[in-house]
Amino acid sequence: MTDTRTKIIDVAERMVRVGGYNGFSFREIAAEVDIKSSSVHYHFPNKEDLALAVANRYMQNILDALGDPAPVDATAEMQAGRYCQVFQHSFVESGSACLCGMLSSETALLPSSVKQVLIEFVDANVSWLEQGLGVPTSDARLIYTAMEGAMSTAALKQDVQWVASVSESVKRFVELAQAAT
Amino acid sequence: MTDTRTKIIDVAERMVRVGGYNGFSFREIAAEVDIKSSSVHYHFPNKEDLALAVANRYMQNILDALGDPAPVDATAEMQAGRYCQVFQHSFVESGSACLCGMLSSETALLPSSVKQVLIEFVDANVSWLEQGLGVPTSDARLIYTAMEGAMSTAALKQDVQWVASVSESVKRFVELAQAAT
DNA sequence: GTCTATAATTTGATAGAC
DNA sequence: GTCTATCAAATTATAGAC
Repeated sequence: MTDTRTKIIDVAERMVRVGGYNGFSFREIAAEVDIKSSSVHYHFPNKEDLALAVANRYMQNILDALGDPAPVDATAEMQAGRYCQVFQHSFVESGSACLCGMLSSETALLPSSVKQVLIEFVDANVSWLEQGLGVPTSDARLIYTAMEGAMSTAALKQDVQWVASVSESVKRFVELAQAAT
Repeated sequence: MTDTRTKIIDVAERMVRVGGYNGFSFREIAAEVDIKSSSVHYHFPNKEDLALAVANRYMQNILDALGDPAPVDATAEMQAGRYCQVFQHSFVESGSACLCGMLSSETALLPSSVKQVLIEFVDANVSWLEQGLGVPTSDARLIYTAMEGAMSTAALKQDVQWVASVSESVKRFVELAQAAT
């Protein structure tokens, strides 16, 4: 019962997370949804519109999964675990990297509206980590970039273990930083 | 006095590091080198050949810059600083991200020969970090992915500070891990 | 080694019928 | 909302002259 528009976004997200902005075309999407490319254009007049819809929905999904950065009774270690788990789950479920990491690597080819959404996503992640873990900005940035790089490398090596492995060290880092205060 | 072949690789590397595998074309390269695209094909019969040459030279340059992972009198902290500095320098000099990180994000679109070189690069980095810093594999992976992600995000946000910021936290992580032993 | 010319394919996008 | 048909542009790649 999913409407065509949603199906298009589903297929597009999968393709973007595998091959980036140039990794999907209206024709390929149309073929998978079993309509014609002109029908895709009816829902999304141009590529920028479609990419924007994909990026916005993805960002919202991840932020929803992260939830409240600092709920009562949550420790820094717990929130670090939660953060890693959300991305690990997203990777395992899709078998592909983070949409933001994929598109960041093509920044020069992106419409500025799409870049804007990606920047918002980065800022939201760093902000969540600062609040949830009580760590300084540079530590929050390290944790974010490490998870992004982990997913990207895991996709390259086709080895999910990379995400789990980096997650473990992220959690250890948080523990060490916590103990040092 | 640089020969045409070298000029082509120079231009191609710059373009790949900005826009990935689909971010360069024979025609664009030809225009910058001031020859025709068929002449580029003379030096590199197809795109795979050219990408391979770019990736191999890049890998060699970075590994040369890293040097001996464990020279006498070098501490883990010193080597961590050295590692971060090499990538930071590469980012500042080129104004663009790591070639490996760029291409990793398009793994599905790459010829397997190119993927192979990227995987070698990842393994060489992790191995260097393990030897030079005396850290376990998962920590080496975290440091590598954090630097890759930092360069990618710095390119997106057009903010060099991101690389410096993550570098600082990487060094702090190494110090904490060192003190915990 | 570099050129002109061109083939074969793919792409994003639009017009207009139903 | 979906279709057929089509356009203009760009892409990788090759053949053959000089």
